[in-house]
Parts: sequence; structure tokens; C-alpha cells
Amino acid sequence: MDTKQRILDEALTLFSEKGYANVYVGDIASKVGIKAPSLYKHFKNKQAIFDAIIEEMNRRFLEEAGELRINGADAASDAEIYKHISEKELVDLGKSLFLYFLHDDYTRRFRKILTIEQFHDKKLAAAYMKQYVDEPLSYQGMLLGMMNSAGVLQTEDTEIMTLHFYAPIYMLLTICDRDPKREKKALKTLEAHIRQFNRLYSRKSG
Amino acid sequence: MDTKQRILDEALTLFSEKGYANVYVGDIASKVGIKAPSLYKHFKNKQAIFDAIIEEMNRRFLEEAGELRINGADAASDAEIYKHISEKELVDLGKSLFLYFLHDDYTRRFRKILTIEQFHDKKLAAAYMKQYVDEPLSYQGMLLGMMNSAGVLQTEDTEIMTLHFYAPIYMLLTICDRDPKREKKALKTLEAHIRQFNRLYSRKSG
DNA sequence: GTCTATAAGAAGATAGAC
DNA sequence: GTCTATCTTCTTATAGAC
Repeated sequence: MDTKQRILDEALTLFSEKGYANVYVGDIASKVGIKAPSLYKHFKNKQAIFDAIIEEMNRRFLEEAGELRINGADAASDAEIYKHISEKELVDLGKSLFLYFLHDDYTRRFRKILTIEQFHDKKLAAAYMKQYVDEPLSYQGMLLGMMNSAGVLQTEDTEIMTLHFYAPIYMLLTICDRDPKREKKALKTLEAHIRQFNRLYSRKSG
Repeated sequence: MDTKQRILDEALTLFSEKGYANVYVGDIASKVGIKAPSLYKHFKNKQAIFDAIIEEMNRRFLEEAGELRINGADAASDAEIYKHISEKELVDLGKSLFLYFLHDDYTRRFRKILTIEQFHDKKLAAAYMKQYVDEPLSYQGMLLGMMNSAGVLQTEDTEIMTLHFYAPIYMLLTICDRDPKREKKALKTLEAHIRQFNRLYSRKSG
């Protein structure tokens, strides 16, 4: 990795741990193994480092939007698979989504930055909302909607059903972000949640 | 309100909007209508202002723990009421909990501070978890558990049922914190969620 | 591209008059 | 208790040698 990239990587870690204002240019340089002034050969100033990180984040988020698909293909094709999904497969889907969000190094650090800096910059609040609220609800809503159409699940309100599926996952994620020791328990809760969800929506349910 | 209290109030607002590091002692003084040095007659330093705010927050959180009870009395007595609760009453409970968390001036500013500073101080992360995860789950779990025992709701897993009730409320709260324009929609979603929750758990459901 | 030396400015905090 | 003036320290950023 070249120096410029290493600066971005160390800065990402530091910003996600302490927030922009609490990280000094010298801290970043030190982690990289250079002195602060050298850093200015790679970036115009501190803000430019932060901006580059956010740009990279947005780029990765766009990429990911495709990767979260089961088979990497388009959503409609994923939905075909979901029409015949078993409870165990639904559990595995939820778990893999959860563990990816929780453990992927970049995702995790980006999420922390967005959490810390969201009230400081409205664009970051919007990015957080898109990544952790609107997109998951939209994509999972589409899948669950297809399962509903296929008769695997039964509801008259797909939006609420999707909220019932995703909100607990989201909540468990915020728990584990703040207290990693609770991850094991959270995974058990996650599995119990999805099994219960499946049972609830496999009956006629309004 | 005396000057010391006004300093705390203005500092609370500023810290909740910009985070500790981005608020300068002069900003706080300016809002209060005095100069920065005068502020040091009331507090030893900037950190002492922050600490006083967190202390006050913890004090209020303890007080609130009692106020969220339906009738202000003890929890077991609340549960008696819940045994005979109607769907509309359940909706109203969820709405009032949600609107209190969302609009109460202190609650709101405290929550923003906890959100921004949580990764900077583990005590704050713990306070957030207690206030927005563990206590609501514990208290509501107790109420829903009583309703389950009374046969109003039916489940074999009260913990998951409680998660299904509260996680969507929590998620809608984080949405409205970041984008207040979505409150109206969120309230409709909240009502639909609780009605659906009630239908799902009024049947035999595992 | 990295370094040392240093400028420039911001922010926290103190001194002492009123 | 509030003010002006000032000190100190920290932090960003630049200059210029290598």
C-alpha cells in the first residue's frame, strides 16, 4: 500500500475511534510512520483527508449495494430464489447480513464515523440513513414482498412486515457496536427473532 | 434561572449539536451573554461543565424511570392495567413513549450527546445502552409478559416478543432524530406496527 | 517525499481591575 | 461576578534543506 493510501487507512481508524476534531494531523502521521509535515505532500490539509475518506465510503457503499445480493446478480433474480426459501435459509440470510455489517472492517469504521459526525454534517446523516435504514428496508422489502406474493409469507402490509424483519437486526447491530461482548447473545437472539418472524408471518396475519 | 444553570443549559444545547470538541468556551459564554473568563467563576474548566451535564442527565434518567409508568405507580400495578388493555390503548402507549423520547427537550439533547460522544467515553456508551436498550426492553418485557400470562397476547418467547414490539419503535426514533421531516410518516408507521404486532401475537404463535 | 524548524492562529485558562 | 488583557499550550500548516 502506498503512503497516500496508508494515510487514509490510519486516518479512517482514528476518526472512527475519536472523531474528526480529536484526531490531530500528527497522530495520523505518527501511525503511518512519518512526520506531520510530510503528510501535506499527499493531502492539501486535514479536511482533505476526511473528504477523501467520505468519498471512498460512498464509492464502497455503491459497490456493496450489489454484493449483498445472494448470488451477486440482480434483485429480481434473487427474489426468484426467495420464493422457495426455507426457515434455515432465512436465518442464514439475516445472520450473514448482520455479521457483514458488524465485522467488515471498512463498513464498521465508516458506520462509526457516520455515527459520531452525523450531527456535524447533514450529508453524513443522510449517508447513514441511506445505508442503514432506507436501502436495507427497500431491498429486503422487495424480497419479502416477493415471498408474500409467492405465498411463502402472508401479510397485507409488506412495509410493516419488512420493518418487523429488519428493525430487530438493526437494534442488535447498534447493541454490538457499543458492546462487542454481547455479540454471542445477540446472534442467538437474532436467530430466535427470525424463526419467530417466520412463524408469525407464515400464518394468515392481516 | 441563575447564571450557573444557564451555562449548563446552553452548553447542553451546544454539545448536543456539535459535540464537546467543537464547542468552545467562548461559544457557551456568548450564548449566556457573558464573556468566557466570567464562566470560570462558575466552573473550574470546560470539562467540569460537561461532567455536570452528564451528572444531571443520570439524575434525570433515574427520575424518569418512574415517570414512564402509566400511572406513575409501580410496575406490577401497571401490569394489572395491561392485562385488560385494548389495541387502541397499546397504540397510545407506544405513541406516547415514542413522542416523549423524541420531543422532550432534555431527553432529546441528552440522547444526541450520548450518540455523538459514546465512542469517546465508555461510560456514555453504557448510559446510552441502559436508557435506550436495556431499560425499555426490561420494562416493556415485564408488561408484555404479564399480558402473555393473562392470555391477552400469546407467545412462548417473551424476550423476542418484546424485541418485536420495541425494536421498530427504536428504529423510528433514530430515523426522526436524524431527519425530523419524517416524523409524520413515522407516526403512521408506528401505529401500523403496533396494530400488526397486536394481531400477530393475539393468535397462537409459537 | 521526508525531515527540522518555525510561523500563525485558535482555544483554554488566569490575573487583576472594577 | 463580570470585564479586559494576557499567558500558555496545542494544532495546523508552511519554509526550506536534504
